[in-house]
Amino acid sequence: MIDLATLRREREWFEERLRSRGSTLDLSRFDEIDTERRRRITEVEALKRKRNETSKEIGKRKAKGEDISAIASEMKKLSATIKELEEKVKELDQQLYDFLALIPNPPHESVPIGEGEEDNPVVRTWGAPREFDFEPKSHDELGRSLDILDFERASKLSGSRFVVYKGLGARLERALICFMLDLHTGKHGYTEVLPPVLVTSDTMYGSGQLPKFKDELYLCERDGLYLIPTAEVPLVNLHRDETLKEDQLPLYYTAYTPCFRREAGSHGKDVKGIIRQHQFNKVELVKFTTPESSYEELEKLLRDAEEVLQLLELPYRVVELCTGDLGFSAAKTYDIEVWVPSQNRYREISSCSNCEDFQARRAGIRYKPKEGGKSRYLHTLNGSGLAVGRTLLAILENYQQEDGSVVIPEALRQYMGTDKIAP
RNA sequence: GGAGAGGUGGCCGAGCGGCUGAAGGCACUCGCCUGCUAAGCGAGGAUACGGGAAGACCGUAUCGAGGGUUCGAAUCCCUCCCUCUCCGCCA
Repeated sequence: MIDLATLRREREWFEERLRSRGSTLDLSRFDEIDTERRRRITEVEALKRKRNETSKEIGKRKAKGEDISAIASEMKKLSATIKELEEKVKELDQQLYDFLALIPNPPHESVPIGEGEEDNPVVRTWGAPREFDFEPKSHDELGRSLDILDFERASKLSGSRFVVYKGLGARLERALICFMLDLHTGKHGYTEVLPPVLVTSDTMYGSGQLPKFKDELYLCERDGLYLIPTAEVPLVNLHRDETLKEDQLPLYYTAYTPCFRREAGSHGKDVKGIIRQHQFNKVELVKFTTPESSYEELEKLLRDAEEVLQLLELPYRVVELCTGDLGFSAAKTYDIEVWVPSQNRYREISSCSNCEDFQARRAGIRYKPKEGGKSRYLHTLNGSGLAVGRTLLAILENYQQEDGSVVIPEALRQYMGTDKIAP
């Protein structure tokens, strides 16, 4: 959510920034609602003032035993008028909110201008794709031949875009989760959280999934609960409607959760293998910081996520999302992309964003500055650390041997209890 | 799911139709004071929105949420949500 006062004050800047994202929002509509709303508020508040004053007057007169029937019936009319006007104001409030809720976060000045994925500059590349002296198989082929991924039975259970992990496949997924959590809690100073995966609509609004991305979410209608598409949702909302103290900041949280996405708009995309699933596991990183330190913290968060791939010795690169490719709530985003041999390209495995105060404003998360004064909205950051299924996929493909077996990366062996998965 | 109790400011806790934005206490902030790891005295204070050059000032709203009754509601009525206790069910 962007700030109403700032939008009024810095109209041009907003329009320019939003245009850079490719947003085609018509702000003249905003002006209409805003002006009308303010007019009505002034109007109704003047009447309420009168009502309050008269009410007190009636109380006094009644105490003296005077007749109040005339003035009371006049008040009745006044109250009716107020009620009507209030309804109008309420309606305008809703319209204004609906409008603001659909405005994306304006990109940070440092974000490169561009229209889409192809305009994202590469920030750095780590490791080199392995040269295979045989034809590398895809992870789903490997998964089948090693009997660790079962797509057929998954579709029997749940339909398309689900997978059953089996044997050392399940073990590998679990090993990765433990490995990532241990790294982030042990070395990077994050607090581990195991949150609910079913949350209310308020929670979804708080982190920006609603109202815009309703179609992407699974909803349990009878209870009004949504399945989270990422642990970012419960983690960011952990401090919803709270005012923290500055010396509590920064807060670092990490959580492993399954994530649920309907993938409504991606029919036909990534249909093979486990790249794009309705349910997948992810270890998420979330930070609450002061506005002054959030960009520094973003770089650190990115490094924390990168370190997972470095320790697993998987080649990757970091790209910076251009204005046109930025997500709704983010002011700046880096994607980490891991090398996928069967596709001969890098694929997203993590997305690290600074949302600045966009989510904090929606969710009402503030902090009290050390030097005193008014509380301010803090900044929220989030990043995958990492998407577990995609990491597993990258391991299968990058570590495959000519005989069809897969070597377990050094860092995972203590979790796996074996150094390879053989057919 | 059944029965009961309850949700008031940062916290505790009064209020049960007008004089209550809300007693009192604690915590907090600022002065004063006491020469000592504490106490005393005085003062202050919430958030959002609207008007406004203004963090001045004025107004409106906010006592779990939403409706209703009333000239007027923290106070009365209805619905919902949440917490606690007991029972039932259950990993």
